[in-house]
Amino acid sequence: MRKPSFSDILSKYTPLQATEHFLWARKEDYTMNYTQKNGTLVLTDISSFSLDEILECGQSFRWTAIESSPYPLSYEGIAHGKKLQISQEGTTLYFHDTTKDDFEKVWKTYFDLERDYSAIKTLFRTDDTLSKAIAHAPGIRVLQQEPWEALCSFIFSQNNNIKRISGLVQRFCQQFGEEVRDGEYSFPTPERIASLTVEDLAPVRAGFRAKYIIHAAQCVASGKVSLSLPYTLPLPEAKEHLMQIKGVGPKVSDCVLLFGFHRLECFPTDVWIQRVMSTFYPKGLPTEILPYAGLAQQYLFHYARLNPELVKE
DNA sequence: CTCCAGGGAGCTA
DNA sequence: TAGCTCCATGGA
Repeated sequence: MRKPSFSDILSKYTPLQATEHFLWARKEDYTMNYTQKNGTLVLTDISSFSLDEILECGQSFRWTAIESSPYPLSYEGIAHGKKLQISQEGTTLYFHDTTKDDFEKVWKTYFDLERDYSAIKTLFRTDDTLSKAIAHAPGIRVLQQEPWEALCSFIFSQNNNIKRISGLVQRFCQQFGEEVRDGEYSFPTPERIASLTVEDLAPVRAGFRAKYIIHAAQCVASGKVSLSLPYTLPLPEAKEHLMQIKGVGPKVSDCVLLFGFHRLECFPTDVWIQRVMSTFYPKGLPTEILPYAGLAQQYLFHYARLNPELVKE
């Protein structure tokens, strides 16, 4: 029997019920076909996926575009201690010099390839504002980064801009990470950073954020803050748990939960999202959106940034 | 020169 | 609880 599409589900249930069906169903029959040519792993028919939107939207700060690539979109970066060059042409993805094992264990999850974003967008389009927002960046996905990296990245992010955050993270890795390959460094471990002083961190030029990074490392290294519990704790408790760290407030905590622990129900609220909410959702987001509020946040954030005249101050 | 950048700590009332 | 200032750095 054919599995019902999300639209079928939506026609029979309330949106919230449909979302729950969808959440339950997503692992059922979503298969991926890939081939390998000369060490390059090729993945076809990937929809709702745009490398530039995913890697430059301010959720990760370690990917750089390769301008000289023959592909329309090409990036290189390191995640989970592994270096990757990835390219995209239309709905085809190219993972260069990638083994099947690395793809299955790291990249398939990192790029959230098992989730059916098209189905989620069908649900989101029942809302008028989200429908417009999606049109501005339909290829956004939420990466599954490492919690510790996300924690540091978003401590660096406070009162800062994306370009400078990228610079801070890059210098942080060069100074204190392990060299994976010539000129490429892994993300520094909490243990390494925990033993440093703010003077040691001076080359990173993180300013007042240096002391927060060290405190975060000490909390993690000592076990005071767990990087496992937030995967499963109820959201408010997970948020409070991370906010034990100096420099981690409500916004940073939400970002770490969303981008590091892949808690997709988490909804980081900054000034832009505040404007979106007061303009379009004075009574809050529609209930059926809430299980994926974090993804909705990504669409809405970029919608507001690209169209500042549409939202109230 | 001033202003601001995907905030948060520390203080005040 | 809400409101305020300061916090390093660097680009516009």
